[in-house]
Amino acid sequence: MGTSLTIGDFSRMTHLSVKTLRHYHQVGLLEPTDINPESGYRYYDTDQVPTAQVIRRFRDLAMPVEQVKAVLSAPNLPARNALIASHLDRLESQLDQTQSAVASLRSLLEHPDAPIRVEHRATPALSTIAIGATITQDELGSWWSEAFGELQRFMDQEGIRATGPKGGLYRNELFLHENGEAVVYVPVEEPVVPHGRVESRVIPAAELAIATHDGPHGDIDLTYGALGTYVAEHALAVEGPVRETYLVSEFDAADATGWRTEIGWPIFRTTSS
Amino acid sequence: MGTSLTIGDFSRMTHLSVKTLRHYHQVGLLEPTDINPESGYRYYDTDQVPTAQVIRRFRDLAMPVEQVKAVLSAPNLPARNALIASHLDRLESQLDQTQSAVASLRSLLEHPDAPIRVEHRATPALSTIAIGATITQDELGSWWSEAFGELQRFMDQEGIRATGPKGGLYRNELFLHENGEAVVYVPVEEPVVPHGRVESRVIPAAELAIATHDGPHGDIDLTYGALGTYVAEHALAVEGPVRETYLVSEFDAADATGWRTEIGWPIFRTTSS
DNA sequence: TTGCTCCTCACGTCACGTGAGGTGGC
DNA sequence: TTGCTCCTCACGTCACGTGAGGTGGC
Repeated sequence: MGTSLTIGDFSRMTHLSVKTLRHYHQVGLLEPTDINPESGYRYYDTDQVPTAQVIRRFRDLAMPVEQVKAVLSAPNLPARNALIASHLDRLESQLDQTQSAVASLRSLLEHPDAPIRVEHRATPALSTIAIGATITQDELGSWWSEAFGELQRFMDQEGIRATGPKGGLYRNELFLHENGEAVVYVPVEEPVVPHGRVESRVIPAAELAIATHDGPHGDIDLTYGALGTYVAEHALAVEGPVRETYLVSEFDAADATGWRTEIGWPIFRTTSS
Repeated sequence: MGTSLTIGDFSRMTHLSVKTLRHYHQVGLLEPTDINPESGYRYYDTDQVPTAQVIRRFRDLAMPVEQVKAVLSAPNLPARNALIASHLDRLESQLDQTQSAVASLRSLLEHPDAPIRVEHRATPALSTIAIGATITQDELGSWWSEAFGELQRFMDQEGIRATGPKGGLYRNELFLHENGEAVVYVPVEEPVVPHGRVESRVIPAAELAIATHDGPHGDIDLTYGALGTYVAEHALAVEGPVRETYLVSEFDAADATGWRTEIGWPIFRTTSS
């Protein structure tokens, strides 16, 4: 036991504002050791200073209050470290995203209207092994990596070989309502027995307007925009999921600038390209 | 003029959600080119795709909507670039802060209770040149640098020499209500004629409990906490601003790890140290 | 005793997301 | 014609900040 402090003294010692301390009391993140039942005055203990400082550090790192609570009440050190590490990972990937947003903003401002090459193509039906799920746009990135990882492990185990580049189907709702169906697939010779999330799936034939996106996916919306503009102005869009074909992806090249992604927008063929 | 699009099509092309587009309409950030007065349907134009993409980039970089508006409506390129540059500067300093928060969190978790050395000292009144202002905690960092910059320029012009290390006085309210009086000063031999914000000021004598904080100011709250705890447990705190004395600061050493700051907490002297 | 410290509502902020409940267009 | 797309409220979220209006303690 240390010494009792008013909220103001405690605020000065921790550089947490009085409003913040009251808020932390209300949400149960940091409770005063004592409360005068008549006046409602909160009293803190000098022993709580280190806890308050740790809380401030986590909040400076934008860790949500609920997760800070979880860290503080972790039953043991490994559990606590895991929570912290996962937050630092999130921070790092956020940082990566910020950096690529800066790069892509710079290139957008430097050469505003990069021309786009669009090809019309009739793709035949494709025999594949696939994993599908209904997800949100936020989850897409990590879900995508995991799903392709699982497909790859399945193929390694069964000794199956891909007969073409990986691909994915994304329903419009994924972008519209932030929640929609996504499918990733690898073309294979023969149907397989389902295993875990992996199943056989025939990707239907389609008429597509196709553009190629070079580089990381942080600015794939640029290609989507250009392709969508092209389709709106030169072709007849039809319902159906957008297709992505991963000619070169994170599984082929560590350097993201080398990635190549074909984007296929379903159309009703009016002219031959 | 391009081609008219429904909000859903436009959403797919820009990867901005429909809800987001409606929100941007409401706040006047991105207005549809056309609205059906009966149905209320919004129609966008393919020409607006690049603008939407730029907006998305800025929002990805956490630029407030109002500022994005300002960028888009900037009268000329230099004005626009200045707005962008200032935002990137903010981003960068935020990044620095995050990095130092990570470092300080790590050290907090590694050696939790660094012992602290506290000294009781009676400081005499000090003749100084000073700049004072009522500011918020957020502004403190930049105000501090500017104010000392101005003091330094004044001294250079007038050929005045410092007779001791720089210092500052910070009223409790600065931490309590996020808004309070701050004074920074440089000890000098003689009073001077006021000039701009610079004025002569006598820093009153005081009894202080003093601890030294080593390194950058990102974790100065640790020393505040330890010193505050010490005072609460071993001495009698009295009203009055906290004092900081900058033995080594950003004006003396580029490497922040070498900085030394004395923190003086006003006390009523009960024992001799 | 003054005035500073502390209290509790209630509401505001920011940038959307989440339904509910309903209409319009191909 | 079905069902998908679009609409407008109204409210929720997150982590506090901002007053208003009032009381308590040295």
